[in-house]
Amino acid sequence: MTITGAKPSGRLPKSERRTQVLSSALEVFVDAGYHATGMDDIAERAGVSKPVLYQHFTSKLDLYLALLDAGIDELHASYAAGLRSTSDNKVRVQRTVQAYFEFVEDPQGAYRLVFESDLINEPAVRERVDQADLAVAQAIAHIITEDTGLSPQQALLLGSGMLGMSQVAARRWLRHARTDISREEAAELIASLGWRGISGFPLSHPPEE
Amino acid sequence: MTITGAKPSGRLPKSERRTQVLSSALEVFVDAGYHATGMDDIAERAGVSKPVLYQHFTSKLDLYLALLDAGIDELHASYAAGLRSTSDNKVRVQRTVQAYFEFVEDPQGAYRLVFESDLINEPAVRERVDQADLAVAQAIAHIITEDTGLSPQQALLLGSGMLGMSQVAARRWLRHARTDISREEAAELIASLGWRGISGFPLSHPPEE
DNA sequence: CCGTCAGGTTACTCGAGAGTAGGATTTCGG
DNA sequence: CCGAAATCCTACTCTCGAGTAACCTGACGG
Repeated sequence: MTITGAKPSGRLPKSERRTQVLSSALEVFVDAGYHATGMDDIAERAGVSKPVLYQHFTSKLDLYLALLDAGIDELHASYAAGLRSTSDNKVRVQRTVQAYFEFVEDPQGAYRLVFESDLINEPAVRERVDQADLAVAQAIAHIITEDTGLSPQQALLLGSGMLGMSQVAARRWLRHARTDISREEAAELIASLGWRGISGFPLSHPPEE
Repeated sequence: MTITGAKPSGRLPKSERRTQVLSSALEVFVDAGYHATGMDDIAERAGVSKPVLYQHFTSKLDLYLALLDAGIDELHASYAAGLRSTSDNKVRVQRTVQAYFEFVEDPQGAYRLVFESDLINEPAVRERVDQADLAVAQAIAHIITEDTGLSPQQALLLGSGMLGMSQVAARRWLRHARTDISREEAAELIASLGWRGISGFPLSHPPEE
């Protein structure tokens, strides 16, 4: 009782406490959003008291941004690995879509901070999310440029379309179709939709009939 | 001066005042989001004083929901007209995508309430947005079902993918590509991506190579 | 044993902002 | 001209929640 460092007890070294606070905060933010959660809620969840939070983070926003960054890094790592792992563009598209589905399925739920943040109007948040989206859209745009004759602007637009497709479909799947369709099948379906769409473009110029 | 009912002056009949308050509120919500705007801001923008707002709406949320509903109705009217106007599924897809681009381009900016609300965690808001998305996804799923051999669940997933594609691409176009690509061209591009994706599916069963 | 310090706590402050009480003023039918 | 109904305003109240001041405590090297 007094010996083992059981989860909800005693003092912790700074770095461990920080990690624990982060994970508690993530839980709360994930299921209530930024505005509806108070620092008190986070403190309570962490089994600690409010000033402790401020020993690790200068403000509520600061704490939130740390989690947002971690979430974005997670997503990036995942899709970047997929892109590096092959040079077959079709497979690359599949892996990118997979990455979104996997990210969304992560039980920690960090995707909610990245895709459904209720703090989008905070410049610091918008900037990060925009930047993250842009990076993915550009990656896809690059693939598109290799396989079609579209201009960079057009390719980027399509890239962001693909991104939106993956993001929204992954979220719908998570909430409404997870029992009917396996993650792999769902991702494969969406990837096909996208890949067929891309490869249908001629090697120069816009569509016409 | 004292005669003409110039915009920023005098008393108004209830119904006109209501409309005016709505439009002022929309302006403010659109460029600051729900949380960052105070009832005082809205009152000021409307050239009126806070209690007046409460003569027309029971709460800030009530006011916001009225605007959200109007926005959703606008979007619905637009894409529904497109669907009714033809039975050619390819054209239907084009018109649906067009509807998103037009909606996003509306200078009033109501799309921000529907696509980028910072009040998503309020159940009343989430419910409406989810419902709106579902309606569109189902409309597209219906088209998909006619043109492929996919199951209803699969079609709905693809439908939400198409929706996400249109939504996200339209937003990127508005903010970053509007000067390079015309609205029509952008929508056409995205519609092609989607339509080629759809029509690439065989008339029964999932993809393989 | 004792100083000291990292780690923690209780109990505040203080500003912001939603919503309201109560009193003015305008307008208009009679 | 007059009263009463509609419209609007000034000036609050009250809650909620971020951030803080000031104090406590257990551990550990000397």
